[in-house]
Amino acid sequence: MKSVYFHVTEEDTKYLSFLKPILNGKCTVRLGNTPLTLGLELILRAKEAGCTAIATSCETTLQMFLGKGKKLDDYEGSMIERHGMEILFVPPVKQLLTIPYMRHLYERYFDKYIHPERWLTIPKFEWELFDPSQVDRWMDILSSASFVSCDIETGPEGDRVITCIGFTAVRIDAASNSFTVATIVVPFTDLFNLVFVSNVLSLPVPKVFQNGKYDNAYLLRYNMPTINYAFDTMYMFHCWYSELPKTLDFITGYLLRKWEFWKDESKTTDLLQYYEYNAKDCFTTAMSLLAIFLEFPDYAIKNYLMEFPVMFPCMLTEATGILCDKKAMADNAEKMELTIAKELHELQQMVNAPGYNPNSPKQTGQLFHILGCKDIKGTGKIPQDKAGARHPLNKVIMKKIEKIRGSRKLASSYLKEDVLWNDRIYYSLNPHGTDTGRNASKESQFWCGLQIQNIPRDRKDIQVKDQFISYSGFYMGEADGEQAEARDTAYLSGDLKLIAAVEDHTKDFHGYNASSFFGIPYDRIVKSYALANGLWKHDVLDKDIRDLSKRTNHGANYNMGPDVMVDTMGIENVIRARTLLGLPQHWPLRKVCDYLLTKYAETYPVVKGAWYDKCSADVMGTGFLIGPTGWTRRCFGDPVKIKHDLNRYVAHPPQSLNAMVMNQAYRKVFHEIYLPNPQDFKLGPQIHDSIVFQYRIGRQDLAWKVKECMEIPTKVKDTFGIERTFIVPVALKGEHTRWSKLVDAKEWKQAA
DNA sequence: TGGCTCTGCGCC
DNA sequence: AAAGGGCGCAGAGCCA
Repeated sequence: MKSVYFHVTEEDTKYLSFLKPILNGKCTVRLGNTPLTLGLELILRAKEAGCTAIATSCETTLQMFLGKGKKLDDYEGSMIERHGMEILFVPPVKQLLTIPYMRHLYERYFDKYIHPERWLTIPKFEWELFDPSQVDRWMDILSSASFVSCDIETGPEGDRVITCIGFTAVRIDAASNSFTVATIVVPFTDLFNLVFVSNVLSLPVPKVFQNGKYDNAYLLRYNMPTINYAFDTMYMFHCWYSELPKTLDFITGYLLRKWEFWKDESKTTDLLQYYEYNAKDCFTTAMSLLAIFLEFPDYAIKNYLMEFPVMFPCMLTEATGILCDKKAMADNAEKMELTIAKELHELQQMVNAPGYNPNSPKQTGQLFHILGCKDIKGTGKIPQDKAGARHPLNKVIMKKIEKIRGSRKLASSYLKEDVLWNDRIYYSLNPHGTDTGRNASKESQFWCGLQIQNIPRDRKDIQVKDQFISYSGFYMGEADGEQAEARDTAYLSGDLKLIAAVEDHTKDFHGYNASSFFGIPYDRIVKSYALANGLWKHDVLDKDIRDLSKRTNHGANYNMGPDVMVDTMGIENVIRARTLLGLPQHWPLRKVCDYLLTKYAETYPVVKGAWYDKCSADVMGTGFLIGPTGWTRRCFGDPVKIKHDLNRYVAHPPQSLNAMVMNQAYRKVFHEIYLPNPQDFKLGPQIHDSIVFQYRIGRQDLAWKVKECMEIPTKVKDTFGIERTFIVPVALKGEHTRWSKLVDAKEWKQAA
C-alpha cells in the first residue's frame, strides 16, 4: 500500500476525522502539521516517516516550493516533483465539511497515488512556434490527426482581436493503443499565418475547444469558421458533473495525474512565454479530451448530445445582438438621474447627513443603528422592510433608500450607452452555465453588452425594454411558455389535483389556487368566460388574494420555510393576508405564513410528500437525478442531512425538465425557422421560459411557427410510475418594433 | 491603482 | 439557530 505523507495546516487538524472514511484501507497516511522553514524539510520528513509520496493542503508550503503569491485554490489537484518525490496539492481539509463534492475530489486526487496506473500517461509537453517553411509538414500532421485541439488568445479588451492561436494534433493509433501529440502556436501577425490558420480550421478533422463559443465568436470576425467543431471539454465536463467547476485548470487537475497549474503565466510580458502559455492551453485541452474519452459515462454522452448542439443557436444569437434605441436609453437615464438627485437630496436632509450614501451597506447600517434597529442585520430590502415596520418615520426613510437604490441599480446596470457596440446590445448565452441545464447569460465576450436574462420588466414609471428595438423591416416577437414549471411539477409529481389545476383552461391557475388554498369561491376571485373562438378569458376581480396565492405557490414549490416567507412577502402583505383570510388578529406573522404553506401542502399533498421523498431517495440511493428527457445530474449533496441540498434537489427536476424542453425548442427554431429563412428571421435570446426573436414585417407565419416549435409534447413518468404526455402552451406576442410594446397574438389582425 | 470579497438586487 | 431554487453584475470597502 502506498504511503503518503500528508502535510496539513493547524486549522486542518480539527477536521481530520473526515479523512478516515475516504483514505482508510486505500493508502497509509502519515500526518504532519508542524510548520516548515524550507521545502527540503518536507521531503526529509516524508522520507523519515517512510513515505514515498507527499500531499499537502498548506498554502505556505506550496509557496515554499513555487514562490510567494501562489494560491492553493489554483493548485488544487496539481502535482509537482522535487528531489525525486511527488508532491500533490489538495484543498483545505475543512472543505470536506463545507463543499458537497469535496469528498469526491479528495478521493479523486488521492487516487493519483492509490491507482497511478489508472491515469492517462501524458507525454512531455513540447511545442513549436509557427515557421512558414514548415507549413507543409504541419498541414500533414494536422490533417492526419484523430482530433485537433484549438485555443486562441485575445488582445486588450477594446481591440477585439486575436493575438495567436494554438493547435494540438493528437493522433491515436488504436493498434498499438498509443498516441502522438504535436503542438504549434501561430501568431496573428501576418496574412500568411492567417491563411494557414484558416486552412487548418477548414480541415474535416474533428476539433476540440475549451468553451469554444468564445474562440469561434472571434474567429468568425476573421471569417474563419471552424469545420467539425465536435468536442468541447467544458461542455463535456459539465455534462458529466454539472455541480463541479469546469474551468480548464480545474478540469486538468481532475483528469491529468501530473500537471502543474499554469494559468498565471498568461500575464507575462515576454512574447515567447505568452505563446508557450497558449500552447499549454491547447495541450491540456487535448490531453483532457483523451482523459474524458477514457472515462466518459453513457449518461454524460447522452447529456452532451442534448447540450452541445444548443451552443450553435447561442453562437448565432450572440453575434446578432439587439438594436438599441439610444434616445430611449438616454431619456430613461435622464429620468433616473433626476429621480436620484431629488430623492438623495431629500434623504440627506431628512437624516441630516449631507454626505450620506444610501448604497453603502456600512453607512446604512449606521443609520439603522441610529434609528434604533441595531439588531437587524443587513441593509437590503428585507431589513429595510423590518426597520420600516417599526416606526412611521423609519418607513419614510426606508422608502427613500429603496427608491434611490432601485433607480441607481437601473441606471448603472442597464442605462449606460458605453455598453453598446455597433448601436447594439450584445450578450452571451451559456448552455453549460447552470447545474440544472438551464442556460446562463452574461455580457458579450466582446467586452460590451448586457446579461440579457435579467433586463428589468416594464414598470409604470420606467420601461427599460423600450430601448430594445427590431432591425429595419422587422418586428420583434416573444413566445413564452405558460406556467411551465408549475406544469412540470404537476406531471413529475403526479399530483392529480395539481394536474387538474394546470390543465383547466376554463379557470385561471392562480385564481383557482387562491380558491383552493383559502376556501373562497372561485368566482369571487376571477371571472372567467368563454370567447366565441373556444378560448377562455379571465378577468381578475380580487388581485390581492390572487397575488397571495401566487407567492404561496412559488414559495411552497421551492420548499420555503415560514420565516423566509414572511421576509419575501413583506410585513404589510402578511398583515393584509391575515385580515383578508379572517385569521385571528393575534396570530404572529410567522404563523400566518405557516398557515399559508400548510394550505398548499393540503391542497397538493403529493408534491411535498411522495414527490419530495422520491427526489431525496433517488439522490441518496443512486447519486443521480434522471429527468424524463434523459438529462442526468450527478448529485454530491445530502438531501437528508442538509436542507439546502434537499431544496436544490427538489427544485432540480421541474427546472431542469423545463430547460431541456426549452433547449429542444431553441434548436428547433434555429433549424426549422432560421436556417431556411435567414433573410426573414432573426434569432434572439432564450430567457428561460421564453424565446425572443424578430421576423420580417408581414411574415407573421414565422412568428406562429416559433410557438409551434416550442409546444413540444413531453412524456413524463410520475412518482408512482404512471406515464402521461403533456404540452406547455405557449403565449405569443409580436407585431411591434419595441420589446416593451409587443401585442398579444390573440389581438393580431390577420395578415393579408 | 488594481484586485479581491461582500452586499445587494435585476430576472425566471 | 435557521434553513426558497437557478443565475451575473455594480458598487462599497479593504488590502497591497
